[in-house]
Amino acid sequence: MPELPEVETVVRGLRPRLRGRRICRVRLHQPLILRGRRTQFRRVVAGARIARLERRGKFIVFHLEGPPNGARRWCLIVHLGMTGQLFCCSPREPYQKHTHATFWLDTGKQMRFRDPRRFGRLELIPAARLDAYFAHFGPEILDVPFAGFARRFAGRRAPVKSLLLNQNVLRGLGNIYSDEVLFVARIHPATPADRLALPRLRRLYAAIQRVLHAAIDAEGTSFSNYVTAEGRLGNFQYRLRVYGREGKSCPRCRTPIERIVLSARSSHFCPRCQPRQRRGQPRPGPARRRPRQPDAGAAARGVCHAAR
DNA sequence: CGTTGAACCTGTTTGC
DNA sequence: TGCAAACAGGTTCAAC
Repeated sequence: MPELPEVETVVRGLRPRLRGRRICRVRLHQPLILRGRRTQFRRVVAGARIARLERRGKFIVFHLEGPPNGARRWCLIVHLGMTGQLFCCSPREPYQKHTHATFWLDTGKQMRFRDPRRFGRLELIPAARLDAYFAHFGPEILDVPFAGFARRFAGRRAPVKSLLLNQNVLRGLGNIYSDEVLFVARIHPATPADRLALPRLRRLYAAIQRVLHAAIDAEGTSFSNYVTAEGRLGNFQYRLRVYGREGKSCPRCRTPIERIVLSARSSHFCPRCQPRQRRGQPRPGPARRRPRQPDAGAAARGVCHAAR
């Protein structure tokens, strides 16, 4: 469920309820969702103060101070997986099935973590290790400048859709918004990433910013599971143009939307608006392709390859 | 190294 | 209606 807009919406909803508050008590109903030691988790989290919250890619990071017995600072990292929910409610609220953790707050409220499919994870790490934890991920997709964005596609032959999903390349996009972004940018999802020349790369970059900001404004996309921190549904599901619309007509040209599988994930696109390559743009045919010498300098030069 | 596909889970929808 | 298969917003790890 949760991609960048959904996670951002959850963090924005939780922040005013949690910042500066203390966690009085914690209980794990399903220990398997925790990575690392359970005793340490309980010892550190119970009594800790939540100094601040942030989103990194699709992860939620709680910066914890305390507990009183230790000077160390910790980060509680939460990933919502596919069906995870993190929300505040009254202790009197009936427990829903698949609620895996409860945090009692000094406000008298609770924060609960619920996740039917159990792909979500909680993890506690020392604050000093936070940057190392995220080091192998790509840059934040809404913060990366265009040059850095373009560099990520250099020398990559995988389908552009697969790269957009790969959090080690750029972090934040998932299956829904990758399809939406490629539609807006008019790029076929199976296009090899290093075949995108500058104009299409710029369209892709602009589409990402546009679609993600619009989705954040709409508080995300709700199908069955996703809810905001207040338990409300998002609104972007009414504005999806290709995702989940196989066989329905393209909002731009009325051609039926098609679905293909890439990296074992569904990709939805308009075959007319998103052709494999634009007409009039020469493509090296297989028979006439010049054998390219291995060129280590290409990656270092960044976007130059895309301008050819 | 880059890329693909299976595995991890439960719930819902689809098709016979 | 009943049942099985297919599919679902993500990540990780093994294998090629």
